[in-house]
Amino acid sequence: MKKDFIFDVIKNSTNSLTAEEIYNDVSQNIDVNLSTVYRTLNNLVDKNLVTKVVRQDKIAYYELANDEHKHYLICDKCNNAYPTDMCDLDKIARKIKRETGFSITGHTLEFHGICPECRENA
Amino acid sequence: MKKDFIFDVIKNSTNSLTAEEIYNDVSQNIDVNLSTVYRTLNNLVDKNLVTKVVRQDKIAYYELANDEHKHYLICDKCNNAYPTDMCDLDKIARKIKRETGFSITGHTLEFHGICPECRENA
DNA sequence: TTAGCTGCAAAGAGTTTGCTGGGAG
DNA sequence: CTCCCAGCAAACTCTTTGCAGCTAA
Repeated sequence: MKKDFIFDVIKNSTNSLTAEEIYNDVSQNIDVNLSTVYRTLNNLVDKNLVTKVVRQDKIAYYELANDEHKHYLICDKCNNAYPTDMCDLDKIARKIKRETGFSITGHTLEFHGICPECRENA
Repeated sequence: MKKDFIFDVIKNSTNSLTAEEIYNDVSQNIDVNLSTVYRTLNNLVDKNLVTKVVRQDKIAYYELANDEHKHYLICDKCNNAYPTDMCDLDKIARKIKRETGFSITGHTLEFHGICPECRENA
């Protein structure tokens, strides 16, 4: 089952990956079609095994759906994403719920800026 | 100049709009091409007059680039976006800068959940 | 056998681009 | 006269879908 190969790539990665990156990675070991990757990914997302987040570049990034709550610092120059676990949003979410009646199920947060390396190279 | 009509629509709107919504709105008054809308929008974004944010639906939303800092509560059912000005992120951004050397230039935040109306209709 | 995986090719949506003609200064 | 603006159609990218064949239980 190719699903296992795809899921393994995600499990073994420390960052979030695009469908294409996963495809390239899996392709080193077995033959697989891009459609299969997308289909499998959607499957895993439906089963809550994998999380999908669309970033400002309009590309979907996939990562293991664990309980760690992290967000990314994305460099506007090199486009690398650096995870951070800083997130104070739970209390904001509670406040929103209290004040608007909106029940928050999740949130997406992206920080943009220039990473130290890119700043040095400038 | 059609740019003025497009910019006016954005200025007169209280929410963020998609290119298509802007196109439809402008079309009620003058003839305009979708490409022109996109081109003008990119132009306005480059000049920092308009802000563009890509949401989880992969669609770009445009709004006036004023200094108000707001984010949206997006209903997973009706997909309506409700602005909120709650945002504690500046101190998080400062902390990130201090601890990682990443210079933050901006951030994107989306809350997802179910709005009160949709909850009632369920 | 039944159900779920796959590959392939085509479609789809949102957005961009090249080319050309037209209007403003 | 220049140059920017606009329209049109085609191209592009990421992703989805239909169909048919295959694989596993």
